[in-house]
Amino acid sequence: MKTIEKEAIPTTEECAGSLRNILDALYVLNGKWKIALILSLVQSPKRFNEIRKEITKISPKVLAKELKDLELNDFVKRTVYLTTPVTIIYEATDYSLTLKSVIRELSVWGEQHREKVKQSMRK
Amino acid sequence: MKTIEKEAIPTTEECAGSLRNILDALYVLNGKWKIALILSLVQSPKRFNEIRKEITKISPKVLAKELKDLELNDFVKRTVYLTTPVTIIYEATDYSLTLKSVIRELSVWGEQHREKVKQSMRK
DNA sequence: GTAACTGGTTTCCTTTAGGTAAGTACTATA
DNA sequence: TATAGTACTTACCTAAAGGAAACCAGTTAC
Repeated sequence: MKTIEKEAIPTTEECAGSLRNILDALYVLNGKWKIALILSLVQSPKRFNEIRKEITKISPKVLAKELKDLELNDFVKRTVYLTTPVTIIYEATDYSLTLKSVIRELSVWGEQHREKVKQSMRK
Repeated sequence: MKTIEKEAIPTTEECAGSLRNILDALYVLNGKWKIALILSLVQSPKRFNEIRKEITKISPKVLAKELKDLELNDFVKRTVYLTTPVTIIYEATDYSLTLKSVIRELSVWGEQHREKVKQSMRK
């Protein structure tokens, strides 16, 4: 028999403070594209049209807006190189790496949830 | 000097499969009320108007819709008791407890992000 | 001169989330 | 008879997200 950490149901006190935190976190990650963009730029810095090529369904309007949002929240750094024509590089900041645990847990849970949904479809 | 787990930047392979997982997870948690409702019902089972009393700003229309969504995703169980008038109890399922890690990470990250935003406001 | 490349912006439109207020069906109580 | 409580539903409205298509400014290559 394994010794298991006590997996108690969270207490009211534990929950009380955390809802605001959670809503704050979801607020900055909201929208259809933010996490896709962060994951893409964590892989490698990219230019505007390189991102469009990778994330084909995003429109330039929405991409520009999302990149501005991400820059404001310090997830992405925008650097202008005065070549001709100008080169603008977007790259993930170190701060965006603090999302690693969040992203991992969301990914793990999302995967097992999809498996579960598939199972219940078969019945 | 502490020995630290290797904190490598996630590889392309690690990211490739996870975006879909993450979007699936965020899809079932989306909206303004879902996590608040789950946290409330994890504390204790409740009736419709008890939830309204706790989460005062939610309208009956939206509450009914959110509870249906949560029931469909197996986060919440709805039980009808044929008293007069009928009593309907909503309670969190065991499955909703699988969200514990996700909720903890979102809360931890959200809290430190708010602290960071506060700091940068002072400058 | 004109086409093409850069990194966007502008305009217009549709979809969706969510809010407000009122209504509904049933029963019990005064 | 009327009011109140239960658990919702319905109709209508607003705001915001996002999509499609066109446009723009600057420079260089043909």
